[in-house]
Amino acid sequence: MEQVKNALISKNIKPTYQRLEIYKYLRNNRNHPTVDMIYESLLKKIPTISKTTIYNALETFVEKGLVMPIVITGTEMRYDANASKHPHFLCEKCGKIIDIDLECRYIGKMNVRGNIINEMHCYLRGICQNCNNSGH
Amino acid sequence: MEQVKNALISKNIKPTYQRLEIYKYLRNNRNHPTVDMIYESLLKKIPTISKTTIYNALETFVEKGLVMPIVITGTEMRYDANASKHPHFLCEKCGKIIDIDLECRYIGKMNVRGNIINEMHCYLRGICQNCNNSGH
DNA sequence: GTATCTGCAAAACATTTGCAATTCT
DNA sequence: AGAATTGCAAATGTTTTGCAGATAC
Repeated sequence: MEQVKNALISKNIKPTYQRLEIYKYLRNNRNHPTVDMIYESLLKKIPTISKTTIYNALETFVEKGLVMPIVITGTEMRYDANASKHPHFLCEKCGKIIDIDLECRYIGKMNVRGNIINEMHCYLRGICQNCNNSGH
Repeated sequence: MEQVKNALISKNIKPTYQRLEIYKYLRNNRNHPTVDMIYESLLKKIPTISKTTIYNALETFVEKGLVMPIVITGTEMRYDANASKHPHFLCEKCGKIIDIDLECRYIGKMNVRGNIINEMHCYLRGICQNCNNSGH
């Protein structure tokens, strides 16, 4: 509880009620939610919350490095309370996105033909453990 | 010319006039275009073409494995006539997306805690050679 | 002639913007 | 009071859908 509040304060983000609830959702639901998923869930607790507020809060969180935006499906953004670099895994069957414990590397240098590489993003596709087991 | 047509036929895609032009555009412009970029360019040659047709054609191309959809920005899809796996580089300054000659690997196995990995996608971010040179 | 493909118009989503009301200090 | 935040309503941008007419085999 206090931990969540301090996480915001330590990143210089004013801990308003809405921001705390949004961040708490992200910490408790490690499902890389869309804005809509967050919205639908918070509506139960905060019936007056608006999507604009969620967009605003997430923008702030990303700017301050508290939250990592992730792009996999192409049509919608997803967000991860784990802001450190790590790869994601998309299940091609159920569409779920999970964290995966792998190290991704590129073989080469920081400078490729004059292009300076700052960071690498990677995600993996396949069949998740759950879908794989229910398949037989 | 015939090559373009045969590329479609060999993937079991009927080579209509519009599809040929869309695929030709992708072959000639290796800039990972958006639907809108393809549309605006083809309008000059085919004033009656519609975005729906471009969406339809690209969907077919992707299904048949002729074209690779790429997801980097999160707001729009981009397409690449090179359907073989290779990483992309996004310039954080000019927004250009280019192919980059690097090998990406993950350190680990095909099966991570029951999740079966089929493929890996990766992209890199940084400053492109062009922006880097014009900077000083 | 029957399947498929094209393209218009409208709908469906995701996101952004303008702004007035609210909240916090 | 003053600055930041919230949330409504409208606008924007991308993609999807329904469907009638055109095209191809």
